[in-house]
Amino acid sequence: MPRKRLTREESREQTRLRLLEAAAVAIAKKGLAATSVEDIAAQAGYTRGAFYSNFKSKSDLFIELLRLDHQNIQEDLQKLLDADLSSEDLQQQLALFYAQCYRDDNNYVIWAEARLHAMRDAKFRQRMNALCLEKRDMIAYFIEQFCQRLNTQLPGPAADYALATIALMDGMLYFNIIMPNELPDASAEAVLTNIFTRTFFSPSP
Amino acid sequence: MPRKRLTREESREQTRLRLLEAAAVAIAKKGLAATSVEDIAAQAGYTRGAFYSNFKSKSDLFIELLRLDHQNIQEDLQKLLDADLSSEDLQQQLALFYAQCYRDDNNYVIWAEARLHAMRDAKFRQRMNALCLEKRDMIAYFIEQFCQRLNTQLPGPAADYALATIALMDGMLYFNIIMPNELPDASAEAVLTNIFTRTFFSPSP
DNA sequence: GGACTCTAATACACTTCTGTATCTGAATTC
DNA sequence: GAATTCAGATACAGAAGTGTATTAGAGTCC
Repeated sequence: MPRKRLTREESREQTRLRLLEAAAVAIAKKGLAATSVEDIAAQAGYTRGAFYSNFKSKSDLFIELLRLDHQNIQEDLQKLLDADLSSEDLQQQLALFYAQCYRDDNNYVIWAEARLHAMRDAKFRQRMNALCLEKRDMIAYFIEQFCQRLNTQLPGPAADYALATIALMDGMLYFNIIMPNELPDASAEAVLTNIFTRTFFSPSP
Repeated sequence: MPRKRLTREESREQTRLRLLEAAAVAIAKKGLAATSVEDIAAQAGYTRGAFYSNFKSKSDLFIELLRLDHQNIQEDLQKLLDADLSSEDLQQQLALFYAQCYRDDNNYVIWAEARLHAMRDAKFRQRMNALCLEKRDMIAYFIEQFCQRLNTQLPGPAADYALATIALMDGMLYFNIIMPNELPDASAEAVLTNIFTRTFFSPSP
């Protein structure tokens, strides 16, 4: 089969995507700071010339990378929300949400890098917080819907519990990745489900 | 007052500690990878010569840094355990534990760097996991004691819930640091207390 | 107080990265 | 199909870091 001859625009877009994908791999492997522009370009099968003609800087590419991934996560979440699941499924889905979003191992690392980067760079922090708050609000809506169905009442603002949910899932995922023997998937899931159930479901003590 | 004249040993130890302290500051500010040996030495008021005569490598110093900090955290935890507090205080103390441990702003960042480093370096990961498991077990004991006093039963292994506790606290602390307006201290504390209470206190649903 | 020893400074040789400036060949246009 | 335009390669000058080898100077010992 003859390889399709690409237009300039298509070719450029392909290069761009390859660079982004390569950056994700390289950054996950070596870290943002330790990954040189050269590494990224080489990993993608180009030279630095290609990089600089597609991105202003490494930082520029990194933000783009996060933006795209965040978009995917949001879309996945939206699908869950739209699916109009039963209560049990809803809970299940929330508990499994991260495992789904981060199905690509690189992604967890990328976001961990981003969190650190955000602590140091104020401009980056602003953008990053905006993304996080979007996610928080979506999960807050999730939680509200959940409580409403079960006819229970949260002891505080859903937004706060959404942050706690993200925090908990992120941290558990870390342990699950770093010491899978100590915290196998099943244990992690059981703990998450239990904490969610007891927090969002049980009446105020 | 005349400055005490140090023996060689004392002087060396002082240099070592200054380098460690300087490394904590520099690494928290710029990140592990972006911090050069020169940065650390300069921050401490020495040159690279002093560094290499005290540590084998940057990695070597970093592990030492974590080891020392972990030791402090463990000691603080032990004090809490030994204090024989009332149930209410026990819960309160657990919820505030991290804020106390990480009273120095740098420490959170240092450990975040360590978590990332652990994902990439197998040898480092082993050491790091050992430290984390020590902490987990201590918190598990904490939780068990708590449940025993309140005469409630955990729905699963305390060790798993200890990991969840660490995960939750770490993540909440992150949000608290990165977006203090969205998650002020009081909110974070309220959420943590609520989740703990409902998870460790309420009877099985 | 002179010889010895150890800490930390300095010098050095080497590697790696950055960003820009220039060039080349393929795509597009007429 | 020649002129042009643009993506990406290549060349270059400079900055910064690494680890080792050597040196200076202060601490220690007799």
